Amino acid sequence: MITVMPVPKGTPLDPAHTRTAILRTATRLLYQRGLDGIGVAELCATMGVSKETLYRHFGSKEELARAVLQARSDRILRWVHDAVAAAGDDPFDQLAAVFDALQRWHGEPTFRGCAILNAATQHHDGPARAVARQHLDRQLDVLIDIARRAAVTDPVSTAKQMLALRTGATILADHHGDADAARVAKEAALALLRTARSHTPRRGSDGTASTTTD
Amino acid sequence: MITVMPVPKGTPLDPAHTRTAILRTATRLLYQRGLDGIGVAELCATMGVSKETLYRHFGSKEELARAVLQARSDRILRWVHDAVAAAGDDPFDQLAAVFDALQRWHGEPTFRGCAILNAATQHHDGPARAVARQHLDRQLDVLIDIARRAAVTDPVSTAKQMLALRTGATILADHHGDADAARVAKEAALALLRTARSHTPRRGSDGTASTTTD
DNA sequence: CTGTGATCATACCGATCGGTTCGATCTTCT
DNA sequence: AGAAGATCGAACCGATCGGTATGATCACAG
Repeated sequence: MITVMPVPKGTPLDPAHTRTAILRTATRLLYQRGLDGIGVAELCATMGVSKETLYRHFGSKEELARAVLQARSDRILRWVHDAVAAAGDDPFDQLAAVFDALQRWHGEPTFRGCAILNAATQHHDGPARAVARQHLDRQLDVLIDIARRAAVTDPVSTAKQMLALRTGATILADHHGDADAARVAKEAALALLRTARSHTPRRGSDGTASTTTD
Repeated sequence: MITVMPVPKGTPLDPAHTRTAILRTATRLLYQRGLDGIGVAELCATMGVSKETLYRHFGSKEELARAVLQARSDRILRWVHDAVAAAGDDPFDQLAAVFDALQRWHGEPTFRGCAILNAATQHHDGPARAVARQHLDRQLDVLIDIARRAAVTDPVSTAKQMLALRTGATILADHHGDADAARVAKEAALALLRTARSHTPRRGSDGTASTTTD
């Protein structure tokens, strides 16, 4: 309603500006309403763009959604990296920072779960699934790095546990209305990282990672 | 394919039999294809039932889905109760049994994630959301009971951590293709239950009081 | 035997969807 | 000035959707 007036009929403006403007609005609406919850017509009307323009920049609604999710995954990765970097060198502080950021996100009024996993769930086949897989892979890498520098026995397994806690907390915050999910998950993750160092129930430790700080 | 012949035109058969037959087929198809992935027409064709019959037993597709999900939640609750009961009296064995059952489920070729959470994600508003909330509540109760009998300091928080691990493992098994998710989650849950007993509420590190009896 | 009601197959309805096309308009480059 | 191209608004398309209506068929209770 408050949108169009500065662009009356034909306005090339910036070649890339239109694309990013479309992406920004699509990111918000596809997240709030779901992939099938909003049609291309309403999408275009809200962003003040004609269908033809949208279909020239992105070939289809699916491709638009894919681009939106990929950009979101990139942004989240940057976000987590920054939060980790800002937490100093201690892997425990870094892990706490990841879950603190999670809790802050869960508290936002527009929170509706993870957009990427939601999309992959809505269209169980299709582009969103691949984006989700890559997204989880990259988030796991961050946690593996933290676990490795905490000198745990099995960094990959420990990181998987922390990723399960992180993902589960987001699900619980969304579908269970549990605002504390990230906080209790943080305590669990820290406890796991603590016990995974000394406690060694399994053999075959690779001895490589060790003795950085502490 | 193997459609029916024993029911040519009009056949009351059993009043409740038709309803449960519809529920059984709808459970399978709505799970495999998603709520919006299959239409009422194909649904009826597959189950060998006319639209009119379906709409007399269930007033709408949404109500059908709600009934399907409610029945599934009940069945899962029974299933988990049985697994716990069969594991004896030790809460650690009971917790392990829950995650072992989870891992067996993840290994099934038809596994597509949790049908209830999937549905609640697909239609973020609507009946599925309420079913999901109740479902998580009841699953949490099971874990609270286990944590309580393990004499942990804060059974509710510990149970929430285990529920996050359980839910997150299912997400990872589905979207990350991680067949071991339930196994590593089980070890994390057992470790948490172990450390949550002796470990008294932490001093200093986090000022926020617990009081999480929600 | 007769009526009641469950069922089937099919056709139909209005709405919505993703996507295309068209003519007009405006900017920018040559 | 003129060509090129981006954009708009709106009409249009075929398909699909959830849901309803119809008329005939069968089982079963009275």
